[in-house]
Amino acid sequence: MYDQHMATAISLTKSQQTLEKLAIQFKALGDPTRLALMMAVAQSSTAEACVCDLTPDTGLKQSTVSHHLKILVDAELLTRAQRGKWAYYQLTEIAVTLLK
Amino acid sequence: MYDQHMATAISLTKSQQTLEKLAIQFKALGDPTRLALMMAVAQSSTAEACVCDLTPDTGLKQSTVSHHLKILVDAELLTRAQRGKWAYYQLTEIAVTLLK
DNA sequence: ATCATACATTGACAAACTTCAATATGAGGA
DNA sequence: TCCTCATATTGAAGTTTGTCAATGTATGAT
Repeated sequence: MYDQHMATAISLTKSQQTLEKLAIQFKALGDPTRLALMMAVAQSSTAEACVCDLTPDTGLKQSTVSHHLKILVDAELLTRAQRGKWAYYQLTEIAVTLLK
Repeated sequence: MYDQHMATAISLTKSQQTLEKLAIQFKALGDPTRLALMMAVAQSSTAEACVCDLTPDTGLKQSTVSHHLKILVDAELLTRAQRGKWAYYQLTEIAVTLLK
């Protein structure tokens, strides 16, 4: 029992910089709308999605969805790729790890 | 590449209830003070800690630390055990999974 | 060149959050 | 019983966040 706890303690050791970035990522995932957006991107048939695809499900305005997507990109949980008029969002590996 | 994305999509499927609870947990971990508290508990030699142990590191007042600990307990990331005058906090399995 | 479409940005406002001071609760010792 | 110590709760102040309306920007079609 005691040893098990010790092992846990050791494996959770992280640098201060890592913790700050991690807090930002957890915070980004800690909003229901943003978590739903992440899942919608993950579940889309091509594993990427544009704002026009994502907006209807949320019941929110396009500008609000854009705002949330920016927070997720800034947290390095999504990548953004512009193709023509559309912006396609995709999960990063960090995101997949955190959500698995 | 395409198949890899499909596999990812499937594994991230979660129920609505799960998502709401998950958002609460991510939100709880998304505050730098609370994430530091979690790490402090994890790293304490007995893998549990009381408020008096945790407060000095944070630079915050005791009432503030109590408040944060309550949020973490409500999110099922910490358990709370009263022993005498002290309250001992410990990581839940959910917390260990999310932080690993 | 003009227009429509897709998305981003700005400004404003209400709600939620973080923190502290003050106070309450509850347990153990004198 | 009275007092002290550890923790929790309440109330208030300042800050941050989520949302929308309005506007800006950039791309592609006519």
